[in-house]
Amino acid sequence: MATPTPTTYALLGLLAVRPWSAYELAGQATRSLRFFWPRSEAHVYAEAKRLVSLGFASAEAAATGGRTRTTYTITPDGRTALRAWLASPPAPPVLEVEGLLRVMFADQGSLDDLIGALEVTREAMAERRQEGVAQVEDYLTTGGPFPERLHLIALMTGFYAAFADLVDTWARYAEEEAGWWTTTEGVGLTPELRALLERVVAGEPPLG
Amino acid sequence: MATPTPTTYALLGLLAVRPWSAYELAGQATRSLRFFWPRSEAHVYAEAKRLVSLGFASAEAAATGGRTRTTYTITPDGRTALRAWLASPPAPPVLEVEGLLRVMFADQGSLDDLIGALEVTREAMAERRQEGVAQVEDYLTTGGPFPERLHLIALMTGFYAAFADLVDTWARYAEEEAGWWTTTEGVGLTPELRALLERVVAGEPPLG
DNA sequence: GACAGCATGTAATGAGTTACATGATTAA
DNA sequence: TTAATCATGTAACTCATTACATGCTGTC
Repeated sequence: MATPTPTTYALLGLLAVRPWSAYELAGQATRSLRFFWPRSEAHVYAEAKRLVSLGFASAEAAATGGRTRTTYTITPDGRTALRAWLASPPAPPVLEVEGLLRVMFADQGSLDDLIGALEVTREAMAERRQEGVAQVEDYLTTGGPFPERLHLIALMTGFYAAFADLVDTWARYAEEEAGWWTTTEGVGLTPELRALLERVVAGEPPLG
Repeated sequence: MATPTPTTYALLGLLAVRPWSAYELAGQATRSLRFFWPRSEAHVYAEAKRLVSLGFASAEAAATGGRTRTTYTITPDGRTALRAWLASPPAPPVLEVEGLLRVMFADQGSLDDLIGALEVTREAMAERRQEGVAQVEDYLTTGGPFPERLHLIALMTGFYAAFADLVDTWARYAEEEAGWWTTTEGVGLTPELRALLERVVAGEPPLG
């Protein structure tokens, strides 16, 4: 028997706003959830079917020529399930930073490799931040498809932008320290790193 | 044929420091990588075998009674592979925040649910931050097992603590706004949210 | 009528998890 | 000698991905 996952509810949440075709659902999930709940397009198609098998959505198949276009609509059971999920405790945030992994093992590679890895990480985040900003700007100028949800979008984008800024700050910091720790034998802490640690322990903002 | 993943290299990086038994490897992965590369204990055991099948590590099985204890050691091929990986570009950071998902669909649930979800998220992060701090304090007072890697640990903990602080700040912000947006019809943006958006667009730090 | 791109999936595979099993070691 | 806990996995399963297939639609 199928069991719902957070991804199930992520899509159910979209269906609560309005019915979507499978294609639209995949597109909307990408546009509005990708930053903090990234899933592949193919998976959205599969998960939509699961929503039906769970009784959370109904599928209306309209034949467009030899091809069928399926439109998904949330059911009363689906609304109930969504509300129940919203009342349950969420899992803690999950973070995966490959760039940080590179830093942890930096002593096994070259300084250039490390700088390069940090740059790639920074640039990838900056690009994504820019995508988020573009979306928000669109809303502010042309209104966008769901103006009544702008406050939620603002909060989401604000968080993501702040995260991107954090990655940026941290990577610059690491790059500066990198030159020192890969050229010095015996190691120890720079005054900057020691100060960082003290701020961490004191519960203060460690960076910037 | 087996293909390496970032997780493969995460463990290989640990083996580059010194040989470990499977159990120690699992423990060390948990202690030092969990915050930004979380993997289950069972998976570490499986991945260790893969390192061997890839030729990146050798396994020495010592019989302790009826039970064998396997010790893994990095091979020259393994060191080469690790260096090659360090020279390759990393994937962008991945973020999964279920609490943010709750915020996005908050209009389908109650205000209490939302506040509760944000609290749980904040508390879970605060606890983890505290674990990181405890580790670092241990290093500062008693030295710890790898004092020569303290600068790397500092950088890692600093990042994670900053992330935890960010989640905290954002969640408080969201909680304050929550009362407003769930009680007001028609919506629109509060002056605070509008200012947030403007900072995002301007490329400034959006929060605090 | 061909070619690009929109629309809608299926198939194969794999990374990772949870739950469990079982031997060894220590403390009571 | 029981119980806890340390140590080492295996089995079963599933979430999710990548790669591919195929029909439709406008346009040159």
